Amino acid sequence: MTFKDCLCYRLGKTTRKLTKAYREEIASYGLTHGQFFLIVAIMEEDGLLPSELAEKTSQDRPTITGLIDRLYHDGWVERKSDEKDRRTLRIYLTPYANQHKESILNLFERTNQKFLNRFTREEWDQMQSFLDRLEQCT
Amino acid sequence: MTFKDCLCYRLGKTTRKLTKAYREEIASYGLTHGQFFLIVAIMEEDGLLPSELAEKTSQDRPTITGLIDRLYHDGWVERKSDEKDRRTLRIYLTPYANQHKESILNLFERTNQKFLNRFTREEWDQMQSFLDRLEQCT
DNA sequence: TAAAAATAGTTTGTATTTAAACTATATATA
DNA sequence: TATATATAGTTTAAATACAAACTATTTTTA
Repeated sequence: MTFKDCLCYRLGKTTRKLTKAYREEIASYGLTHGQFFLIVAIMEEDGLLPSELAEKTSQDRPTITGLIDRLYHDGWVERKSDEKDRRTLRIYLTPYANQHKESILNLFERTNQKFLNRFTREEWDQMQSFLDRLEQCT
Repeated sequence: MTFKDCLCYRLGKTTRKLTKAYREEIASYGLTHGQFFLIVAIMEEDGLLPSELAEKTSQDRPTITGLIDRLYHDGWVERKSDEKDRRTLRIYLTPYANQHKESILNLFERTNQKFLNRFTREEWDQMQSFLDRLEQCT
């Protein structure tokens, strides 16, 4: 077995390249790739808890804290405390983010299609099943 | 299109989970996953330049600089200057690393097999071709 | 040969990622 | 009720990732 056959290296390589490609597409919004994916997730479901966003995006809670910090700093989201459970926060888009919602979601869709177009529906399903199977090993 | 259909998110998620699984396997050596993959790459080919290691592992040169810094600090590798071209360095395993070479390469092989075993040769070939096709888009 | 361009490696600065520990709050249990 | 346990979010510290700038050296070219 050679280094090239290392699954972790192989997936990491593709992920790094893909992330870079996304980064170029979204640069004009001043968002990093992490911020971009999180803001899209929030645009899909406004008012989630940070822990729910962590679950939804399969990231750790401290990662979400940092991303929200920077999105807040740049005026994309706001934290509202929940009166029922004062430990929790709910994350909402700002008016600024709502103004850009349509164009961001369009960009998200367009960029994804650029890559998904290379695959038939069956191929994409199969790739997803490969990835699912890999994750089950962990 | 929903967030779950985002290729970049989907690959990133699997990569994060796989990386974590590797991390647990190698913890006993005191190596991080980045250091582990780099030391395996060096064990395959001793005496490469940092730039050649960057190419081989598809990482950036500054990333390699940092990884080599930490591997050097922990006694795994040494830098030797090349007399032909004084801009370059060659990275060699230390005697300590050579002592652990066999068991590290065994661990590498064993961990990879744990994941690769879930796939037939044809499935793994197909997944690689998917990944290759994705990278060509970038 | 002298100046310009290219290359190798590093440094700097910022973002993402994760484990572990921490604070505040809520829930379960004695 | 009082204590123990659990949970939500954050902080801290270290590693990885990458763009841009930097130093030293080599190669190209005028």
